[in-house]
Amino acid sequence: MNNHSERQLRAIQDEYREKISLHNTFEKQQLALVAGVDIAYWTNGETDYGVCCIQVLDYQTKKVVEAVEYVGEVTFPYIPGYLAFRELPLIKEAIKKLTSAPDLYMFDGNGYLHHRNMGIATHASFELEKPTIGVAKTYFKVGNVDFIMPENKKGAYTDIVVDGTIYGRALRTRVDVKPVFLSCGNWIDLDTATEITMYLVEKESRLPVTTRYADLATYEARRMYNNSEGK
DNA sequence: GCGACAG
DNA sequence: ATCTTGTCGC
Repeated sequence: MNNHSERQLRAIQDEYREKISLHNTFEKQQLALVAGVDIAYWTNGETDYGVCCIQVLDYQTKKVVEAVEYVGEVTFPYIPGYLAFRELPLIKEAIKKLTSAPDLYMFDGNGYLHHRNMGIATHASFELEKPTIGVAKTYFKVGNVDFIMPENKKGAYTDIVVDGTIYGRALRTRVDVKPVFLSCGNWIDLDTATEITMYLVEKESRLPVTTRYADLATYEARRMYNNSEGK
């Protein structure tokens, strides 16, 4: 990617950035459907493919009420800091297949915890027009700030503060697991995002079940498609 | 120039 | 992300 094209991508991020609002636009009591989004990749010859899986859960029962997937070519490369440009095309196609309308989307990756506050969860909120949360499995360092390891207790967290602003949290979702890196996407506050994330974590994973189920679906889907494409 | 680098 | 999906430990 040359400087010219990078400038254009950054301009899009900067435009969205001004509109970020980390306040709830919904009533917690009315949260009915929460979606988990994930993508898996593979290569066939010279072409990169991806499958986006979305799992929609009933927030009260935590049961899956709808699942969709979309397989397509992936043309945009992975560039740290610009993940949304690679993943959003498939995500938007997958969402077109949904018959339900999730109140909130959870992403595998960061949101506000990003050098321009434009991780995929935040970026996606503007194109999906829904509140979002980002949960990343590994730390994406911003402004040379290291995260402080939270206590080894379920629900323990440390804020990730850059220049006096809280960008996200290192959150210990369970005892004896590595923390996840939680950040707001948009139209939600960090405490609410933390509460929802903790509520959705069960015994099987340190990730919320939304993301976990999407991750599993993605794994199966990739196995299917990759095996049935000759060569 | 070197290293780091969500997924 | 992807090479790996059985195996060890609680």
